[in-house]
Amino acid sequence: MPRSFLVRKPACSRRRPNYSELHDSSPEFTFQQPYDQAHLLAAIPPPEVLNPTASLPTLIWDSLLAPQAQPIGWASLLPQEIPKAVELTSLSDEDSGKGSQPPSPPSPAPSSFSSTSASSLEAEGYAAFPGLGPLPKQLSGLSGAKDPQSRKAFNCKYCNKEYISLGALKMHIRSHTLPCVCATCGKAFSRPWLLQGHVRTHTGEKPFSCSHCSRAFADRSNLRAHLQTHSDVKKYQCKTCSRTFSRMSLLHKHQESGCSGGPR
DNA sequence: CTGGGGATGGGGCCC
DNA sequence: AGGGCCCCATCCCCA
Repeated sequence: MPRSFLVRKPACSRRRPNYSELHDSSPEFTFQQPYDQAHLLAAIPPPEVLNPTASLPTLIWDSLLAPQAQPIGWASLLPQEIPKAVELTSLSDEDSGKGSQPPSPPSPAPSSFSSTSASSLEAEGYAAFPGLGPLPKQLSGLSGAKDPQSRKAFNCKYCNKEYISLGALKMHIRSHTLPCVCATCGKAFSRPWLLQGHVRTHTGEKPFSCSHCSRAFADRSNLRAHLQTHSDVKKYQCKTCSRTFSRMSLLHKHQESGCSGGPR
């Protein structure tokens, strides 16, 4: 698997959306419950009301987000020059409804990653937790975990990656064990909301609609990428020819294919 | 070759 | 502390 997001990134000043606002909004989209539930295994939470007022983040991009690319300096534009961006941030789609708490199923979740607390895991269930490597020292003496000097990495026994916290390791291990299985096609996923997104490929549900055209998307990220196609100013710019692209991948392809050098 | 949609994975943050 | 959700990133495929 080429993806390598497993290693903690350097400190990144991520924007923080106001989640509380998102959760307070009134429902507009809903999952098709009967169908979804039929496709979700017990571990998967039921459909949830989607949140219509959640807004897209500002399209002013921090260059840190795209170190190789050159995000256009939106911030340098006058406010009246970016009505499009403002408009794009006020879509009425939003919120995937990616998961919520299951309606307290009578039987415990099939996953071995249920709400077992770390503390109970640590002492007793650690060895039984699939994927966990050798018991870290601080688990045999929990007080040591608070001492930075004695901090020990938690290793994944599947790929030997190191994590500084048990929680991070447990989450990572899900990518090996894939406890969330699609009842329709059997495809397995590491997290319930990934499965829910996948289920939409079966249902055809596309709760994220573009306010500029009639297109709808099953995934919020894909809508966000699509919105770039409506934007006059693309986020990623080739340093050589100044041409802009809506996606970093497009910029990369452009560069890999050999930038002609001149503005286009 | 380019542009774009579809699908998916992972870390981070908030509750 | 853990779950849920968010955003970002990336690959694949097609027009």
